[in-house]
Amino acid sequence: MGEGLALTDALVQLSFRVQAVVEQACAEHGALPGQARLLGVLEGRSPAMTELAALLDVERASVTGLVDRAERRGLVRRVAVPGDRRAARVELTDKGRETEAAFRADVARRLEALTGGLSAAERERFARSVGRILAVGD
Amino acid sequence: MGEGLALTDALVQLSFRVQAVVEQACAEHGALPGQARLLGVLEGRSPAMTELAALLDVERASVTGLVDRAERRGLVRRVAVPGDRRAARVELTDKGRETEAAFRADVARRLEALTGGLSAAERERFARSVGRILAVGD
DNA sequence: TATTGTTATACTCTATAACTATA
DNA sequence: TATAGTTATAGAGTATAACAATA
Repeated sequence: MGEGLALTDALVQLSFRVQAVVEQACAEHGALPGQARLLGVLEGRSPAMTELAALLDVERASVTGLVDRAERRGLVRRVAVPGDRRAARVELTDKGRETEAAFRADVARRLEALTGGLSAAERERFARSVGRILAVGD
Repeated sequence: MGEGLALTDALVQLSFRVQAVVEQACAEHGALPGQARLLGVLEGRSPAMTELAALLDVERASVTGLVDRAERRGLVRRVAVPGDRRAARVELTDKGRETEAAFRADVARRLEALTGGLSAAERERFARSVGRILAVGD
């Protein structure tokens, strides 16, 4: 039980640390966490607003503002859907794609620095354990 | 390298998952993530506003509103500091302490469910690896 | 009628800059 | 002068409820 407590505390602290890394990377790229997350979700996708809300797990009304701000910065654009004049798909602009790639590389670089102290075998075991944890809710 | 990418992606996804768990626990207790974090930091401490800002890594001005909202909910209180009439310490009320304990227990319970698939040995190895990662910035 | 997306409104959280009171 | 805390202001992000246009 004492061991269980240590593990859950470790998970929460790790989560805060990773979140801090993401925020540092955001600051580096003049972005904001919410915008970065939007770009990440849009990588390789072009969802409608309602679908995007489901992907981000927020309300439709919240997505409107999120996309508004990203569009104002030239990172995404709304595209009409032929055959349904109510709907709008959202897609990355070239600038959005570049920003997302640079941001992703920066986060990876910072996280590598964080996990650099682990041996190759330990990294592999660790990644497998994380995979097993993430598989729980699926 | 391919392995490195997998590890950093795993870390980011794990972080989002843990964050989601914290938010679910918040919803359960009618709290908000910011308030929950404030209560957690105040557990066993009674810092002045400036010190609290450092603990939370936000600006002093942001702490004012954070504490205002928590005080309005009866979770914390400001206490005068004898000998310095400018300063104010912040401390948990009984309700704040109860809320914090219940919240912490709920997060632990939810995270246990998440890590339940790991064997005892794997849990131990995992916690040790996390400890090694967290030790990097210290 | 149902669905898509937006608008209106309100709240939390954050930052910067200017301010007050005290040291 | 310097420090502790607050206020003023602005912006991001979230939710709920009501709305318009389209299906």
